[in-house]
Formats: sequence, structure tokens, C-alpha cells
Amino acid sequence: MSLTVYNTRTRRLEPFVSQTPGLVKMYVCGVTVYDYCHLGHARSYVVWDVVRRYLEYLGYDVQHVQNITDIDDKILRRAQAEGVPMQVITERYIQACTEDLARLNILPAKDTPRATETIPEIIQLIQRLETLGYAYASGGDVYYAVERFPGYGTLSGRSLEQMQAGASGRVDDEIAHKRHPLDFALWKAAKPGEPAWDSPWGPGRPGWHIECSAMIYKTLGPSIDIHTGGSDLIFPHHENEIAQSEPVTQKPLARYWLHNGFVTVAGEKMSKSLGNFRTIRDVLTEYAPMALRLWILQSHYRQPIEATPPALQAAQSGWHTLQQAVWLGDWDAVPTVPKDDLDPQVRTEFETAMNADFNTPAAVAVLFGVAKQLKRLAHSGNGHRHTPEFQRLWRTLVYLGQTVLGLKFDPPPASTPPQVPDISEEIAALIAQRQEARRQKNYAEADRIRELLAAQGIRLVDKPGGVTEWYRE
RNA sequence: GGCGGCAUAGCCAAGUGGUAAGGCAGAGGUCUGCAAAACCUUCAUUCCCCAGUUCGAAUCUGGGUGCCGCCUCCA
Repeated sequence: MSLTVYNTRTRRLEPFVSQTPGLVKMYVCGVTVYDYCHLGHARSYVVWDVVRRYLEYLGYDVQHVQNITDIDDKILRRAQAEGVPMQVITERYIQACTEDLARLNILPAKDTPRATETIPEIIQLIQRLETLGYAYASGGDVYYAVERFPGYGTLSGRSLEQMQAGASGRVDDEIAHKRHPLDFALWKAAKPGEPAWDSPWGPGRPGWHIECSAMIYKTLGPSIDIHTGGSDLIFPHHENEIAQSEPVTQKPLARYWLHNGFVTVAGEKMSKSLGNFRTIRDVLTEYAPMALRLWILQSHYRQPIEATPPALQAAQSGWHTLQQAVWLGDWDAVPTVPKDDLDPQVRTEFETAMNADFNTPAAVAVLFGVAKQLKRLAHSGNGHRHTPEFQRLWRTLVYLGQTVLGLKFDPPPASTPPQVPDISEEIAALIAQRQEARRQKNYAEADRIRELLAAQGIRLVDKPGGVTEWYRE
């Protein structure tokens, strides 16, 4: 069976066939850099990272481009609020988001174009649209005329009439300049004090949607294989991208449109406006980055996932379980595990799952199955870890987990964890006292001391050889 | 109002006609004086409700109920 993906544009599963054999052009809608990334971003970019990794596993060269929106109303507002130049804001959050995504082991895109570095191409594209009659200048702005594009609404499955009815009552300050309420800005005239670029329509800046059309054309060409983003981008953002690009190129902007479901909180979409978001860096103070990644991959990417402490905790425990199995093998070999000689049955099960529209929950379940097998083998007798069977399963787990799903395994914990040095002499004395009591089999006294220390938040762990380790709870 | 999605064990979650994956938690056990850790075993006659199609339905059809999303910036 080969890879099948759900295409938003057709609303059905379709076999994936790239335009050029062996090559996939993939564009991921990136972040607008005006704040820290939250769990919604984490989900989206983890999911697309796995899509990329799996395509590479299948042997494709993936040209993965992810843009950075570094000019936008919200950025300007933030800069104004802080009284700093726009670049201070954008640089701060570009760096922060890059760090956050790297901690989640998300591979960097091969190209990360920025809107502010694509201005000439944006202007060129708007001019083309104007020449072709799809754009009109009005009041210093330039707008896209949605009525000129017959295909408008095909991606999101709605008609202009429907949307107009729904949008009635909504008024923005641009409405006076528009011919149709759903027309959208390609170019915005600069307001005093705002960053601006010269253009045939006067100083101004690009609208939000046009940058993606221009950047795709610039970096990947007129027609790409996969375009991805959150479901909230289907309309209007991606719809508008199509409208801006296709009249000019006369080609489908993207053959496959993939969209991920939302992260929810108490059943509602996590979003800035609702104030129910948690930033990635905040969550990572409580949970391991790979636990967060596992949590994301244990749901299908198109389903909503509810961000709750029990769910994240469960992922944390599950992550530990997987790592236990990896730690049974030779850690030094982890970075260099090759793709070949994987267990054929496991490989088939894994691929069957992933081929079904990237069914990562099923794929993860396959890996848990391998982990279980490894544990059985490891605990069933001597020499087991050196058998070819064990070695192959172990390599399979490491390769599929780490390289394809991007779950980066930690080194095994040191056999003797270092004790925290701030131990007070009193505690040390009590531990010594208890060890003496144990030696004399005076367990009542030993337990008394255990409980005494437990009351102070000190937990004791007895190891073989009469060694007692301790840590604060 | 228009369009779309979802409802599976205590929690999370796969599964689109052939008799319920996986994770977490729980229970029992092994090993340790106890505890912890680790490992083993176990855990849905049933898939929101009602009716229908079928030899057979969580999966298809019709009708309900509940929840969510998009239509405005948003991953």
C-alpha cells in the first residue's frame, strides 16, 4: 500500500503522487512573530515535521519551506505598545520560536523566507494581478477582487453568497474602499510612523495573504505538492493564496492541502483571543519536550486534542516506558542506527499506519509493541540482548522512533545518580542511623526514620549493597 | 443563518462491514525486611440514543441528542 493523504480541497483521501518523482515541494505556513509560540503552534509544527520525516523515510527529497511573517498589524501594535522598533519584536520572537521548535526536535525548514525580504516579489505579483484585472487600487490600498475569481471558495467549500450573508453586519475600516465586502488587502497604505516600502501605489506594506503566494513562487515555483497549516487557515488565508496565485500561474498552487486540528482547552480552541493558551516554554518547565511530542503524536493530526494535565502526564509516563526499552540496548549505537535491516514485520505495520494519512497513533502503538517485545527478550534469560533478534528489534525501535517520528531518546540515567550536595548533616546522620538499624534488623526503627524524613519531603530509596539514595519530593 | 467536524473503558486514543490496537491510571504477582524502581499478568460481550440495511455494523442508511470549529486575526 502506498501513501494516502486527506486533501482539504477535495475533502477526501487521495493517493499521494508527487509532481516530480522523488521530489516533494512542501510549504508550511509559519508563525507571525509577535509573541511566544503556544501549544497550538507546537502541535502544528510537530505534525508537519513528522510528515516531512516520513516522506524522507519513503525516499523523497523534501523541499521544505516555512515562512516567517515579520510584518503585520499585531507586530506593529506590539512594537508601539513597547515603544521599540518593529525589528526588536520580530527578532525576539523569531529567536524564541526557533528555540522552542528546536527543543521539540522539529527539523528546521530548508528555507525560511521572511515577508520583509520578499517585498519586490510581492509588489511584482500585485502588479500582475492588477494588470490581469484581479486587483484594484483604492484609497492608497490595493485590494483583491474576489468576484473576478470563479474558483473563490472551492478550498473551504463555500460560496461568495453564503459568506456575504454570514459576514453581513461585520464592518471594518477598509470596507469603504472595497468593491465587495470579501475583497481583501494586497497592499496597505502606510500610516504615519509605520514601516513602509515604496511601491507603485505609494509607500505601504503588504497584506497578510499575499506574502505566502509570493514566497511560494519565489522559493518553490508556480505549483507545489503539499501546502499545510492549521485548520483556521483554510479560510480566508489559504483560499486567498489560491486566488492570488492561480490567475497568474494558471496552475494549481498546491496539489494537496493538509490541515491540522486544534489544540483545545476545556473543549474550546486554544487561542490568544480566548486567553486560554499556554506557551511551549511554559509547558516545557513541567514536561519533557519529547513527552509533549508523544502527546501530540498519540492523536491523529486532524482531530482536536485536549490539553489537560492528566493527558500530558500520561504522555510523560509513556515516554518513559519507550525510553526504558531503548536503554536496554547499546546507547552508543543510537546516533548511527542505519535504516536498513529493520524488522520487516514491524516495518510493514508501521508503514501501513503512516500510509493511512499519517496515522501516528497507530504507528506509535507499533513502537510500544516493539518496546514490549524487547523487554520480554531482555528479561527472559542471559545473553538475550546480544541475539540478532533483539538487536534488530532494538534498531527498528530506535530508527522508526527517533528518525521518523522525531522522538529523540535521552541517554540512560547514570547508574549512580549524583546526590544533591546540600544535604544537611542532620539528614545524613539520620540516614546513617537508619542503615545501622537495618543492619541490626531493627526495622521498626528503620521505618520510623523513613517516615520522619518523608514528613520533611525526603524520600529514601534503598539500593542493593546497603546503599541508600535520597531525593526531595 | 451557511458550511464542516466529533461522540469508543476511570482518563487519552486507533479502528469505515467480519466480530474492539495502543498509552496512562487501576488490580494481582515477581523481586527487594518495608518503600521505591524494574519486570510479568490482568483490565470494554461492547463502541451517545432510536429505527433500518445485512448472514454479520463501532463501522452503511434515516431520525434524534450533545459538543466543537470556520464564516473576523489565529497553527
